[in-house]
Parts: sequence; C-alpha cells; structure tokens
Amino acid sequence: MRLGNNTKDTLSLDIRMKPKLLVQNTYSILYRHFGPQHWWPGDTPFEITVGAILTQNTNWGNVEKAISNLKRAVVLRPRKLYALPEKKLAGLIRPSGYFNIKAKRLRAFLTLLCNRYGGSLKRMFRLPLQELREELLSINGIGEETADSIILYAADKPTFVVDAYTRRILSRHGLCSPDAGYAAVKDIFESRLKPDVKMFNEYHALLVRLGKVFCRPRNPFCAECPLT
DNA sequence: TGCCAGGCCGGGT
DNA sequence: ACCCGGCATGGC
Repeated sequence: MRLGNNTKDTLSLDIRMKPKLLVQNTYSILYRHFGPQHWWPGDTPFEITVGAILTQNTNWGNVEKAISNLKRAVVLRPRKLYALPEKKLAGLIRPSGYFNIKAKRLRAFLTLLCNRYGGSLKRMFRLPLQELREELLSINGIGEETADSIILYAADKPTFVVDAYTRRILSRHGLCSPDAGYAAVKDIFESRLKPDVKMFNEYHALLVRLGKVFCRPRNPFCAECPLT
C-alpha cells in the first residue's frame, strides 16, 4: 500500500488486503523497524498515572521536569500529593504546562483515590477493566485516552490506547476515516487483536514513535515511512 | 520565530 | 450532537 503524494487525508484503501492482516502486519513492521519501546517511562504505577494526566497535549520532556520536581519534593505518593495545597501542587508541575487545570485534575483523581480506595492504586485496580474505565472516566479531567493509558500502563489490563498519532497514522494510510471517533479507532484494533497487555503496550508505543518521526501534522508524506 | 506536544472541558450553536 | 476557545510551558 502506498501513501499518495498529496496533502489530504483521503487515500484509497486497497480492498484486496484484509483489515485483520493490515492491523497485524502493521505491528510486525513497526516492531521490526523500531524494536521494543520499553513503555511507559515511569518507575511505579502511581508515577505512570500522574504522568498520564500531566502529558495531556504536552511534550513528554516537560512532563519529566514536572515529575522530577515532585520526586525532589518527595510527594510522589498518593497521600502526600493529596495533602499538598492546590497552589503548591500547581507550582511543582509548572513545567508540564496548563499547570492550574492539571493541578485540579490531579486533585480530582486523588480525591477519588483517597476517599474511595484509601489511597491505594492496587485496591482501585482490582476493579474489572470496564468498571475501572467507567470509574476513571467519571473523574473531571480524565478522558478516554488518559483513562486507557492508566488502565494499560499502570493497571496492566488490556485496553487499546488511541491518541492523535494513532488517528493521523490510520487516517493517512486509509485505514480509518479522517473523522473517526475514539471508540471507532479503538475498535479497529480491539476487534482484530487478541487482548494482550504486552502487545497493546508495545503497539501504542510504536505508533507514537512512528508518528513522531514520520507523521507530523505538517509532513503528510514521507517516503521513508516503513508503512508506505 | 512560530509551531507543536502521548487532551479535556464547558459554553454556545 | 457537534464546534470552538481556553488552558501554558519548553524545545526545536
């Protein structure tokens, strides 16, 4: 399959290729090309969860600075973080951008975690996948991608994470319509792959890696892309 | 220099 | 049910 040399996201899907094979081939192509990505960058489930909220529409490098601040202040634990006044918290996570709204979002999450699960992620993650997802989505500031990131990378449960890169890559390669919603794109993967935490982990990380190198918004066509 | 980064929410049509 | 503005820092 080739990516056309145009600036639109309107490419014809080769109907001779079965979608199941496309999704699975894409994974092996990316894995062969880039190798394992070792995601999520973060030492503990709690650090991963905090990172998932802080990285919303934000460069990961900035998130690292914010997390580094939290570590230096020795507050990267549920009760300690919850004990921080919102203004203090906002100051520490300043480098991650949107620090005021993210401080609120972190506190919204911590409020639920501490009040309903005694500040124990382990307890919260005992919920079955779908219930955990609903629980996370009920928190103001946690949307579908953040919820799925927490479920996959912190709770180690098999949900597929869809992000801007995933959409852009699939759309440009004619695997989904440009205006496909989150659930539709998620389903493209989940309906064709056996649920597997390790593989879902690697697949999403590989799509992000591919996106950073070959699928920027302003560079719609790149002959070096391993998928073309 | 401007553009972009691993979104999400709330208010207005 | 969509559409859009707001939120903000730091790196290239």
